[in-house]
This record gives sequence, structure tokens and C-alpha cells, in this order.
Amino acid sequence: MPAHGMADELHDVVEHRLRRIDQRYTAGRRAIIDLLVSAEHPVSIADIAERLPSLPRSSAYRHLVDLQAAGVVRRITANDEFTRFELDENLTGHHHHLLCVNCGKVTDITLPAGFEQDVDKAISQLADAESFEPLSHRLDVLGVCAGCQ
Amino acid sequence: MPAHGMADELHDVVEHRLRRIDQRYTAGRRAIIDLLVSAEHPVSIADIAERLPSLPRSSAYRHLVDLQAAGVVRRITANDEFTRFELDENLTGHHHHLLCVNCGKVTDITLPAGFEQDVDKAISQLADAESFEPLSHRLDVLGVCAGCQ
DNA sequence: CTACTTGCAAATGCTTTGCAGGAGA
DNA sequence: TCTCCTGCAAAGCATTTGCAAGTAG
Repeated sequence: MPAHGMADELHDVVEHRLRRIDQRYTAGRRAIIDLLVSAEHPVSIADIAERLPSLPRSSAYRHLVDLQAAGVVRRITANDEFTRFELDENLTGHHHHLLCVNCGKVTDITLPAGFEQDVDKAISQLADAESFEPLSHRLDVLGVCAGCQ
Repeated sequence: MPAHGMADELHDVVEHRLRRIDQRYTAGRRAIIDLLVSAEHPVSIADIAERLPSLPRSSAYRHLVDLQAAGVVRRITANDEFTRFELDENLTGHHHHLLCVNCGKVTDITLPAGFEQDVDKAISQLADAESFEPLSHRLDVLGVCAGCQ
């Protein structure tokens, strides 16, 4: 019996969170999670359809809704193109994105912890002035990726 | 003959930029610009339809495409709701947004100049490592607005 | 006159849903 | 068995587009 690797632990977490909302961790859902893990960057529905040809789009959409409800997947909006999905930050850690304005490619980046603290500090000050309660932030960089230059 | 106010200068700029791409500054387009100016925050197509009932949606969409092409309007994507539009930053100045996760309301905020420089610096360092050419950034704060608490 | 603008209606295209059969516990 | 999951086809909706008439220069 093999020891549990990172991926196995992740699957355990996903299964547990799905069960919390009376949902099951079925093959289709696991295939999506595996895809998100291996991709290492946000993927679109088109990406999923391409990599999982046997999974009907309607099922993919439904799975993604359920996985979001379970708190393991997050829907993001790149520039103004296609909706993309990634593992929730509580599984991958807080990070940001580089968005290619030409091809739409999305790359994950992690900023220095000290910088993130400065961001939160600056945000909370301004939010207070608006009586706005900040929950999280997202910092996206728009530009041209290596392949499009 | 009255002196030109801010709004008049803005309209002159819009007209000039439209002419550059062989487009005319017609009544419908001006109505949209006026709306964006007075709103002081990003507006959705639904907002436009509500405030400009006589303007057909198809025309609104087309105007917004043209105004973007002219570089006076920018399309933004709030959380994962409706597409919204605002005047381009070269007309309003660089700023960011507070996004209410409950009602979708978008509020403009301006961060300290020094902070923006730090952001750009942190970004350019990471972008270099990825051979990514940064053009701009967007920093959105997700949370709950005053009215929804 | 020539080119851009508009409205309406029809077409798109992504996403959601109704249903009926299948599967997990 | 009872509840959740799947697929397919149909429905929804925001957005785009074809066309023909209107208008700016």
C-alpha cells in the first residue's frame, strides 16, 4: 500500500468538502481536479473539453458549479475573454496572474509576502474610508507573454 | 461664448479620437460618454439601457466597441457578473476598484502614488523572470459594500 | 455623393436546465 | 432504496451581425 502523496491528500480534501454539501467525488469531477492540478494555471471550458473529450460540456459546467460550491475551485475572469477555472487559493496558496492580452494565456505568479502585506494594508485603509469590508484582492498583470512577443 | 469646462474638453478629446479612426461623434455615442462621466463608476449594459431607454441595445453595444477602438472607453469585468464599461484611464487617471461580492457594485479607488510605484516594481521583477512584457495592472478588492453589510 | 450610423430582426455562442436513466452508499 | 450524478436535447441570454434606410460632411 503506497504512502499518500500530495495529490492523494488533495483528493481527500476535495472529497471531504464535497461530502460536506452532500455531493460525491465521482470520476468526472476527479478528472477535472486532476486536470486543474496538472495544468498549474487556470483552464477554460474549451481546455477542459479538449483534454477530456468524453466529458460532456454540460457535465463539466455542472461539476464546476459544484466544485465551486464545495470551495475547491475558483472561477476567474481573465481579460474579457473566456471564463477560466483554477483550484481555490486555500489549496494552492495566494497568488496572482499574468494575462497575455494577445493570446489570453494565464500564468500564475507569487509576490513576496512582505509586498502582499503592504497591499492589504493600503487596501484596508482605503476600504475603511468607504465603509467597505475587504475580503480578498486580486492583482492581475496585463501584458504580452514570451510566446507572443 | 462660454469658456470650455472639463466636460467640453473631454468631448473634444473623444471626438478627435473617434475621427482618427474615421468615426463620428454622434448623439448616441455622446449620450453614452455623458453617462459614463456622470456615473463616476463602471456601468453595465443594463445600466445604460435603463438610463438611455431610447438607445437600442444593439447600438449601445456597437458604440461601446467603437469607443473602445478609439481608446476612450475600457471594458472591465467585475467579479464574474456583467461586463461593465468606464472611461479609459488616460482620461480619468489610473485607479482601481472595490467589487461588492453581494450586489456587484463597483466603486473607484485611487491608491497612493508611492504604492503604485512599488506595485510596478514588484511586477516588473517577476515579469522579467517569465519573459513577460507588462503593459498595465489591475488591482481589485473583493468584499462587501456599505449598503450590503 | 460616399462613408459612416442606426434599428430591427435574426443569428451566435456560451452556459444553464428539464428529464429520464444510471450509479453510489 | 433514496439521493445524487449524467447525458442529451432544448432552452436561455447576453452579445453580435445582416440589411436597408438615415445622416454627416
